[in-house]
Amino acid sequence: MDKKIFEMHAEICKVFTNPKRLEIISLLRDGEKTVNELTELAGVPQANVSQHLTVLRQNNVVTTRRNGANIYYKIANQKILQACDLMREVLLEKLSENEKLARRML
Amino acid sequence: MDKKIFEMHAEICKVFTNPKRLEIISLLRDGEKTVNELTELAGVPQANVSQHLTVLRQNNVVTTRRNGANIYYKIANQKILQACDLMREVLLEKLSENEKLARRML
DNA sequence: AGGAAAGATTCATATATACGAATATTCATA
DNA sequence: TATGAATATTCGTATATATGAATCTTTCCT
Repeated sequence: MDKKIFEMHAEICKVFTNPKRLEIISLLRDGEKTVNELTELAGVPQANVSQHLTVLRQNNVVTTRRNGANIYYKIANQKILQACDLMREVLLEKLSENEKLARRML
Repeated sequence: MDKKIFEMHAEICKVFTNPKRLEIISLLRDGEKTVNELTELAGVPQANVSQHLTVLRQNNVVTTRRNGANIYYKIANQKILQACDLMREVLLEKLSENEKLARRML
C-alpha cells in the first residue's frame, strides 16, 4: 500500500518543523560549513546545533566530511532546497494576502 | 529578523508531518472532494478526518465550499503539491539508493 | 602523554501532537 | 418542527519533540 510511503514522507517532513533546523539549512545554502561556523552564525548553543545536525544527517538532508578536528556539513540534495523554497513562497504569498486583508480593514 | 520567518515556515511544515494528512492531500490532488468521500477513501474515522481537515484549513492548505449538507475541500495552492512532490522524489531517490546498497551486501 | 578545541551524546523535563470517544452543529426534507 | 445525514468540536490520554546541562570522544599540537 501507499500507506507506507505516506508514513515515510511524513517522517522526512518532521525534519523541517523546527525553526533552528530551517535556519541551519538556510545557512548551508551557499556551501558547506563547520559546526562551529553554524553555531556562531545561528547564535545557538553548540550542543543544540549538534543535536539538530544529527537529525539532519540521519534523514540524509546533509552529508559530512571531516577535515582535521573540523566537520563540514553540506546539503545532500538540491531538491530539498527547492522544496523549502516552494514552501517559503507559499508562506510569503499568504503573508501578503493577510496584509492586503488587514489594509482593507482600516 | 529572519527568525520569525523560520518559525512560521516550521509551523507550516508541521502540517505535512502526519501520514493521514498527506493521504488526504494526495486524495485531493485531482480535484475537490467531500468529507464523506475522503473518509471512505482514506479508511479513517470521520472525526479524525475532520480533525485533520481542520489543521489543513487553518494553515491555508485547503479551502472549502459548502453545497447543501456537504462541504467540499480542495487544495488551495498548487505550489503545495509541487513541494510535496519534490519531497517525495527525494524520498524515492533515497529508497532506491538504499536498495542498491542492500543488493551490494548480498 | 597531556591539554585544548571541535563536535557528539545522554538524560531529564517541558511542551506539543494524534487519536478515540463522546457530543455538538448545520442543513435538508418529511 | 422533528429527524437523519454530514461535518465539526471537545476532552482525556498516550506518545513524540525540543532544549539545557552535563559528559564524552576525537583530533590536533607541544
